[in-house]
Amino acid sequence: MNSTTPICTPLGVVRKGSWTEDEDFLLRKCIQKYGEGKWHLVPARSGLNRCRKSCRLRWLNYLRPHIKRGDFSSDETDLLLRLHKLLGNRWSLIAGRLPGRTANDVKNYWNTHFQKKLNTFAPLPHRKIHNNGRVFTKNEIIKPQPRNFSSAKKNVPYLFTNKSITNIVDKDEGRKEIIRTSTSDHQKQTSEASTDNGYKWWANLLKNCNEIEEAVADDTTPTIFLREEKTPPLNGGANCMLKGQSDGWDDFSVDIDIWSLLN
DNA sequence: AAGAGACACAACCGCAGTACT
DNA sequence: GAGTACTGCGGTTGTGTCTCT
Repeated sequence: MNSTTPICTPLGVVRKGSWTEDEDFLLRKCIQKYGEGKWHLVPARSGLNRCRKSCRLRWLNYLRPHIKRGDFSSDETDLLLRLHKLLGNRWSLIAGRLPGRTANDVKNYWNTHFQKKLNTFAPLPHRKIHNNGRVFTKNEIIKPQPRNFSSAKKNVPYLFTNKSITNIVDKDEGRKEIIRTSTSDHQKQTSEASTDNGYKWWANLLKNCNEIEEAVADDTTPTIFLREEKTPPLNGGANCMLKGQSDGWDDFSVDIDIWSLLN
């Protein structure tokens, strides 16, 4: 890559390559004034000769407050390994659980520290993992459906975009029941159920994990717990953040015991 | 000291999903 | 419903720095 070669676009010449301190200052000032989002307006507002993508990336990966730099702690590494096992290359989701770490950080760290090792020790296909008497098959990555929280849906915090929504609801004190609804039905429900607190998000996250349905279908296996999180969540997940809200996960004051799925 | 290779990180690119017209 | 614009994500690449020989 020629780090400073400008490219020509219909809008003119856009600078590429490393950011200067002046550019950082302009971008930071712009975000402070107008807030995050509307990235297509940022170059004009800030006076930067950069494309919107470049501005967004610079802010998210470098300029945002509370970004942690430096080595990953052993706890973070452990968490990263576990989450990657669960989620695969869903870097933004993983980063959402690592305070102060960006998706790019996580991705870079993974690629430099673990990718080669994994290639060296290629996993056996369909390897079974035992966890508290339950058997998991390795490499079955849970893939949550994409979510989007547009400004038009500010009152529908947990709108899922997949056609079939899986809800887990409490029934008869602790018994769980899975309910599938259409997206439109779900919109109605979520707009009414403002106390949802993220149960559905996690239920959706784990939708493809057969363990949930097995556990719920089989009353004798109370394995999946959806519990209120007493301690603050690990991080603000930017990709789950509603526009105008603070930092994402603090609005998701509920977590589930995904750790029971790990190890 | 110098060159080669490895590593770490920043940044770019292409694509998919969603919103808007 | 179609076309376009915007956003966000993951994969990939470029470059500076460090380490080894």
